[in-house]
Order: sequence, then C-alpha cells, then structure tokens
Amino acid sequence: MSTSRGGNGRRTAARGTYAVGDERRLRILDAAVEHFAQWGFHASSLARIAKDVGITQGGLLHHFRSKESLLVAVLEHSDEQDVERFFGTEPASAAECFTTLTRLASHNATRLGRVKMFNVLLAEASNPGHPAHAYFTRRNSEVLRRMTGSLRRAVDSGELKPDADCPAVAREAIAVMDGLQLQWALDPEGVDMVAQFRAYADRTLRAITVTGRGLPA
Amino acid sequence: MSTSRGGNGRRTAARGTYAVGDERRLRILDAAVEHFAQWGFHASSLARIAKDVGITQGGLLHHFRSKESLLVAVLEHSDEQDVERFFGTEPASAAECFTTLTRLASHNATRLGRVKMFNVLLAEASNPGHPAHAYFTRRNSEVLRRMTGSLRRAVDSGELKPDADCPAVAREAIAVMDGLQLQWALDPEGVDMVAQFRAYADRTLRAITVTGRGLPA
DNA sequence: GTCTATAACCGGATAGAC
DNA sequence: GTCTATCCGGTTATAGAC
Repeated sequence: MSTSRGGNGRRTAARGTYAVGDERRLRILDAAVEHFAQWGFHASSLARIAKDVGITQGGLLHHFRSKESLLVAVLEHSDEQDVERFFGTEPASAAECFTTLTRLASHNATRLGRVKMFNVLLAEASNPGHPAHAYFTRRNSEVLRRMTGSLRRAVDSGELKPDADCPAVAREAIAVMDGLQLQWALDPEGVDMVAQFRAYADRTLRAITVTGRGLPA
Repeated sequence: MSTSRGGNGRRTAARGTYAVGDERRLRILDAAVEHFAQWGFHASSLARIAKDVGITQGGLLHHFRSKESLLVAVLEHSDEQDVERFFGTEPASAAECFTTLTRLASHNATRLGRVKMFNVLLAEASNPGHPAHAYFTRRNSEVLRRMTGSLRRAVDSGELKPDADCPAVAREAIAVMDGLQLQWALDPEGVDMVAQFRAYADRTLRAITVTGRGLPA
C-alpha cells in the first residue's frame, strides 16, 4: 500500500487517460457508480462493490485506500468525461450554449446509472458533512459561472436582449436539467428527457433573443 | 406491541389529525425527517433517531414496528400537510395553478429539513427496490395528472393557447421546482428559490396564455 | 410506554501471508 | 495484487422485565 496512490492513480498529464494495467481500477469505478446510485454514499458497501468486480473488500482497498477516496475518484473520473467534454470550449453564442446543454442531456440519456448516482449524491451533498459537499458546491457554482458568462457575452454581442437576467436564466436551465433527470430516473420509459429539455431550451432562448434575430440551425 | 399499529397510528376519520397522547409519535416523525434528510433511508439509524427524541431504539420500535413503517409514516404525514393543502382544491385557471405552485415553493422555503429529505428520498427512490419507490412514482404521476388536467381545462376555457402542450408544461414546472429545491438545499443563502420559481411561472404562463388576455393580479 | 439484553448480521479499516 | 483474518463497532428486530 506504500506504492498505491489511493484515490488518484497514475495518469498522463495531457488528457487524464489512464495507463494500461488500470483496467481493474476502471472496473471498480464503474461498479462503484452503480452502488452509489442505488445506495448513496453512506449505505454503499465496499464488500458488495468488490464482489461485483470479482475481488474481496481487502483487494479493493489496495486500489482505493478508503471509501471516501473511492467516492472522490468516481466523481473526478466522471468530470474528466463530462465537464471538459461539454464545457471545455467557450460557447460562441447563447444559442450554442443551449445546444451544448441539450447535447449533454442527450448524452446523459444513455447512462442511467451515472444520472442516478448524481441525483442521489447531489441530494445527499446538501449536508455540509457529506464527503461530496465541497465537490457539488464547487461544481454548481462553476457551471453557473460559466453559463452566466456565456449569456452575458451574448448580451454584449447583441444576440440577447439587454434586460436578460443572465444568472437567473442559467440557474433555471440547471434546475430544469436536474429536475428532468430526477423524473427520468424514476421513470426512464415514460419521460423523454431530451425532447423535454430541447423544448425548454428553444422556448427560453427565443424569449430572451432580440426580436427578429434568426436562430442558427 | 400487540396494541400498536406501527406505521399508521390512530387518527380521526375526518382530517388525519392525531389524538392527544401521540406527541411522542410526532416528535419521532420530526426527528426522522432530519435523519432521512441527512442520511437517506438505508444509512439512517433507528437508534440515532431515538436518541434525538430521548428514548432508546427499543422504545422507538414500540411506536413504529419497523424502519420501513417509520418511513411510510413520515411520507404520509408530510402528504397530509402538503398535497391536500395545495392540491386539494381544483385550480379555477392556469394562472391560479401556477400561483399555487409558487405558494408551495414559498411554503417549502420555510422547511429546509423537509426539502432535503424529499430531495434525497426522491433520488434514492428511482431504484425499484427502494421502500419509497411506489410512493414517489405514484405521487409524481398524480401531481402530473392533476396539473395536466388543470391546464387542459384552461385550454378549453380559452385562457390558454390551443396548441399548448399541457403534459410537457406540467412536467417542466415540476422539474423546475425539484431542480430549484436541489440548488436551494445545497446553498440556502445563495439561492432565492421563490423568486426564481415565480419568474419561471410568470414567464411560462405568459408564453402559453392567449395573446391580449390579461393575467389576474 | 420504555427499558435492557440479546440474536444475528454487516460496516470500514488494518495486518500480514502468499 | 489479492486473499484471509481480525478488530471494533454499528445495524434491525425480538423478548421480556418493569
């Protein structure tokens, strides 16, 4: 255990990809997503997660030195896939900003487990003592900051009406996204998350775009 | 334990009020809300809940014969206060429907613990094996059904545009409510849940109301 | 109505064999 | 890198005293 780095693992500098030989780590991460989704953090069990991977609890703790470091690794791993992918490049317009969110909804619609996990952990994390509290607080304000910035630039460029309440629009869009994910997780067949979000995005964008200005695509 | 009725308790027929002598039951219910909010269902502990009330785990199980029946009682107790209060009377118009939702947001803004509990349990309940799965599935479809009905009647009465997508509007409003509650629970000081929802409600109602028709108040 | 005691089990983390 | 063994504590639920 002196050679293991617990929740971090070795990775190349450039893109956060993992060296070969970490397939076991990745399998643990994937299994952990499903367990955190089903049980939340506190009620998840390292032994049950390990069993899904085909090892014992002791074996799992060789890769992640504690339950909390496993949670951190799961969250960081998800962020490498998502946040950079969807928020890495600055949107050139408000329209593109909403399009990006719709594509994110579309992507999430293919990963029920991850959505359920984020639903549960986000809800749990409202407690300051929760190990994911800092993560979600930071993540929320970061997404809010980026989107508000994009919308403000769109106001400056003349795309959006000058009186658009950028922080409020951003917060509302996030609320719709999170709220739809809750409903979709409860009833994946009965809720068309992507269509619902696209309808919201189109209507909201239209409402704050300067009149007569055509929307791309 | 043969005289206790576990999760139901005795109540008068008319309004679900509890007979005197059930103060202990009510205190347990209140404590349980805080624990389910903080720990979720699985990771909550009867002994810790009991300790908050000033009794032992054994004493608690005299009032609720199992952990699951305690959860059911908590949910039913909340519904007596909320759903009937806000959805008992049929809204006379779409405007009143949205006003009712805004008042519900306002009411919820005074009860952080209950909001946190519903956030966590709703997220957890997406798992079919969760003891609250049936409750939230039913509750969601019920709220959706009622609101969709109200909107449809508003279309028929000429208040709303004929092409309004009533189920989509209803689902979206619920998503905004739930999503804002997640953000508010994470940062109660930094999020004005009521103002955010009112802004959403006003704008959305305006977008689907027939042009030139004045909005009450 | 509340307590204590107990049954039977599961939790995370550590140590050390291989 | 994975296992087994172990420590110490927590979990729900039951039984029975008072």
